[in-house]
Amino acid sequence: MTARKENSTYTLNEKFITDCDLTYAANKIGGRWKIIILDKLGKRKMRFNELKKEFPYISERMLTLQLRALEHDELVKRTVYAAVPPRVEYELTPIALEFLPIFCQLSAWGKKNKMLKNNRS
Amino acid sequence: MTARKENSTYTLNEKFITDCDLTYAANKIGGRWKIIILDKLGKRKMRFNELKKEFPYISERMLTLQLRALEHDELVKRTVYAAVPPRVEYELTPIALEFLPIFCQLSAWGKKNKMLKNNRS
DNA sequence: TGTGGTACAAACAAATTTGTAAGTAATGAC
DNA sequence: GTCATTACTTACAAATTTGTTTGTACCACA
Repeated sequence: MTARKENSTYTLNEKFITDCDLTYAANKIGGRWKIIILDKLGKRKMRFNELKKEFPYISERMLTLQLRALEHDELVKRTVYAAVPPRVEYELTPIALEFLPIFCQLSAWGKKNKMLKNNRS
Repeated sequence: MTARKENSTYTLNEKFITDCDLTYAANKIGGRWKIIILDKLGKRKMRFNELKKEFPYISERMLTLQLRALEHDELVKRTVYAAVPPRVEYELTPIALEFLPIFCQLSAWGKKNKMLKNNRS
């Protein structure tokens, strides 16, 4: 299972990080894609290929990995419809919905400070 | 320098990510350490070694890198006092202060959902 | 002369994250 | 019988992030 982690500082730091409420939460939505996937799914449930189109250059592998991780953390619910061709829908769970107002504020910060930065250049 | 990036998908995705207000903001506080460093500095200004003590296993290199990145993004202000031994203080900038309420909410989410998870095991 | 403290920097190495390319299964359209 | 479609999986490789170790400048103090 690739369980190669020992008691390295890397792992000790990881523990420290997930002990803290703030970084525990931050880790759930960290990485390049998770936050924006959750944000899209906050608007409506979507199929795999719909999501893929939202992110023009994402690889299928990345999308799958991120969705799996989010599913594992119970932030998205995956529903498979037995059909051909296959049809799978992703939607947010209740605990993921609680992130949405936070995303709004982050987005507002981003908008404001990106503007400020551009006006100085 | 190390400007080795081309027009790979990696870079295209990066552009896509920093175009979005939400992920632009998220990137500023992404990674293992930034968010928690900002959170600590939100309470009071601190010296390098004070910060180091807050994170028992962080390497000095990591702390330096993160502080430099935060300084570059104008989220922390670095003040050097010409003294021997050297004395450097770090504090949040106004735009970083605006993150603090968001951190509170994230932290609340973390606290709540970490509990839920533990109660199921 | 030697040690200690502060805030790093540089060279190197390990670990993780992200991306590439190809392939799969089932079925229905042509 | 070939091709297209959907939602992936697998093996591999590139890029980035994180950590280890050693070293530095400055001066005080013993």
